[in-house]
Amino acid sequence: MSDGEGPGAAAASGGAPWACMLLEGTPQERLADLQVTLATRPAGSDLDRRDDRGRLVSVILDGWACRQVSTLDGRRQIVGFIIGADGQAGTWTAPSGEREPVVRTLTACRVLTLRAGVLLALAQEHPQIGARLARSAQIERSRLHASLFNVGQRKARERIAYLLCDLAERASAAGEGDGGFWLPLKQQDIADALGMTSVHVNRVLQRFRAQGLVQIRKGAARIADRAALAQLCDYAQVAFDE
Amino acid sequence: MSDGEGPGAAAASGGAPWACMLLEGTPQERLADLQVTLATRPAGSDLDRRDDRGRLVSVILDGWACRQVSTLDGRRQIVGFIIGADGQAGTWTAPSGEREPVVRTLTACRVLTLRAGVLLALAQEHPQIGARLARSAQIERSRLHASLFNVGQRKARERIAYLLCDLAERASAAGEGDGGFWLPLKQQDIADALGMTSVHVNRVLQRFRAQGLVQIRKGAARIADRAALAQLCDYAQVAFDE
DNA sequence: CGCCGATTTGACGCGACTCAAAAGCCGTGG
DNA sequence: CCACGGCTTTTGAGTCGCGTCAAATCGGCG
Repeated sequence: MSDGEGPGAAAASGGAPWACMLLEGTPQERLADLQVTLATRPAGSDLDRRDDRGRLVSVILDGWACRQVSTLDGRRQIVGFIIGADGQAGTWTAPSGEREPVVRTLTACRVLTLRAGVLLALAQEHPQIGARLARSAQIERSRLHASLFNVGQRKARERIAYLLCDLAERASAAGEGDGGFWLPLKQQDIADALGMTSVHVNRVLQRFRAQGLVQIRKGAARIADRAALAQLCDYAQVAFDE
Repeated sequence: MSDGEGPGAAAASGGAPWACMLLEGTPQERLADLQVTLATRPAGSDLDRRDDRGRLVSVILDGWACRQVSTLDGRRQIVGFIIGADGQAGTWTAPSGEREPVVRTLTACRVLTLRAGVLLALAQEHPQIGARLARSAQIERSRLHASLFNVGQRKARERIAYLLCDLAERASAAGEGDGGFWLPLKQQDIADALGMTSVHVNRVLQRFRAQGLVQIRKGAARIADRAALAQLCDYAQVAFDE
């Protein structure tokens, strides 16, 4: 989203989740000992951030999820998408009583859960893991800045174009290489991520299709005219400096 | 912004900047040795993030500043305000080539600058400093989430109300205790932080004044009817959980 | 087949942007 | 002391993007 080096670089940096390092670098019996759990959650479920014994950290191994903040009156803001196998963790917990957005699965997800304390210990044991965590935090912060710019400064059409470019880059880095990729979002999700109505998202997407910019059907998408889409929103053109 | 415990808690947690810990805990000659610099920057200047010798980290000791992302066509998004003496650092640097928002002063600021490497070393030497840095990062992330929600989900009037509540809480925690506080923002700054036009900011503020909610004049503000303002935007009512 | 959620489509209205110009507020210099 | 640019804040009029409300169509799925 913010490192504009293209799919290749993204694949190199984010492709192999640090969770794999953890799984491979640690003997099986040790994992059981540490109470590391691997489960499959259905779409639309919220990941727990703590259980009776303390804080938990989750890692999405595959599938899509999002972080979201919502209010009682039904408003929902998605503050970030999590694409399995891109190395991001779920809760990456706050030490004090900070209120955190919920992580909600958008598709079925294989998710690894471990205790916050255990993760800390592992991070100290394997400095690479710690580094990965730090880097994940950086990337996420960068994405937040980009999202805020997107929602605050661009208008509907540009916002969607940007989101599509961004997701395309991330998703295709973690998957197939042709222009097409796996996009399991409802229009309502896109709307909630971009601060607009699903009705309006629909209309914009329709226009994009009519113009031959994208093809979206049933959870899969394909950027037909990437250049045009990127140009529409100045993708990777944001001057973060000055 | 996100820890809804009121001014008291904010004062306790963020009031004493970790930079003071650094300044007090380290002998003078050592500081010089580490190339720690203390300078006063005028309003409207961007803080350097690196010099010829490497990455820099800045700490705003007093005054106001903001982090902003801007494009060549003049659009600007303020992604966060920095209020001197609330313990936040300036650049809090990214390890890799991530593009970062600029920190720009909004008033004259006393700013402490040190090398990223030196800060790292200090953090290891004084674990309290490391903890403070981690906590700062957390708070900032939390604020980003809240801002994204604010810009994405609320409408103009609510956005401004929220921003005012938030800034009032932060600013008065670091300053005077009566309802009034130091608010050196141009309407254009507020607009750029909230993703709206300065014209519209003006109109909304005008309405607020007419309704007796706030008083703003020449860099100083006073929340006249805090309850009403808070209720207008559900301040501290956001259900971060579910 | 019938239900339910997601996508579409249409009509309508308001909020917020745009364009433009006036008015207030300095600091500066004649 | 007042005139003079350069900001910022105000104010007005006109417009359009996007939200709102509502109903129809399209698919899956039991």
